[in-house]
Amino acid sequence: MARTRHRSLDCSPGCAVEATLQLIDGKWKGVILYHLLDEVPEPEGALRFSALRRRMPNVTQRMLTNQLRELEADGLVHRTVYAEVPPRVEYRLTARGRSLAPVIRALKAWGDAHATPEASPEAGSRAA
Amino acid sequence: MARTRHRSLDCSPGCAVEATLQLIDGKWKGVILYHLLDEVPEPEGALRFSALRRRMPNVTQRMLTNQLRELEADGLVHRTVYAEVPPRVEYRLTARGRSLAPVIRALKAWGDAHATPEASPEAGSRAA
DNA sequence: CATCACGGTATCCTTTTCGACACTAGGGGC
DNA sequence: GCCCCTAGTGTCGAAAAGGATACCGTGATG
Repeated sequence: MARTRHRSLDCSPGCAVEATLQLIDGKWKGVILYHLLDEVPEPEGALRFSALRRRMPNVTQRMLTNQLRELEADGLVHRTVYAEVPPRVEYRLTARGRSLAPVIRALKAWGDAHATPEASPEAGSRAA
Repeated sequence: MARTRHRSLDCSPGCAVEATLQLIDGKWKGVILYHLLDEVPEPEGALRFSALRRRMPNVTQRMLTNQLRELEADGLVHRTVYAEVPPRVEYRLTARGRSLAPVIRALKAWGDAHATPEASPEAGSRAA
């Protein structure tokens, strides 16, 4: 459902850049990875579906499921389903997913440093 | 023409990640930035339009122009037009653009390390 | 019995993105 | 006069990404 970002990898060395970008592209994947990576203090950083939903209220479950599935397909997150009565599903990063840490951190660092000046004029009081 | 990646910055801290991603999102921007950043040994790393085209043969000029314009609008690249007979236009990173270096490098490093297993088996002889 | 919680799915529709292709300007070369 | 070069621009249309909304099963609760 995603996977459009150039199928012909003919961009010489820049290819690696695109290949990585391709994995975290998808409007919400970056944030999901971020939450799974740094937001969770637990050793494994597992979050259940509803927890992720709470962290991203404006993402529909369809989209969240979707992005999560793509991340899973790309081997970045692992999905654990517990056959319980109120369904419980946990998502956690795989080793491959965790290896993206430097990338996500770089992304976050830049965003923090450059503060998205033209982006959110209404932000500024969001007591994160 | 781009600029869809969530307008409501309500993703708490993950927001910074998305904000950054937003700038390098766009199918070719990552590669363009990469070329402008590391591919060019010159002090400023200026590349003219045709040079970029040569580096990315499968991008149409319309798209290349487009991405370049967006990067310019985001203050990441600077466009210099020389009023010469065969038009000459050079693109180079702005300071802001250059500040993305760690991000691009992280992206490239990951891509190299994880070798895009399903991508191009013909790569492998480049150490850049 | 009706309702809620949880984690999805299915369907439909709109917005955005991308790609193909053609056309322009204007000096130089033949 | 005609074609080539560079760096675009314009238009058209297809496809994808994303969003809204509704529905599913099941055990506990009221």
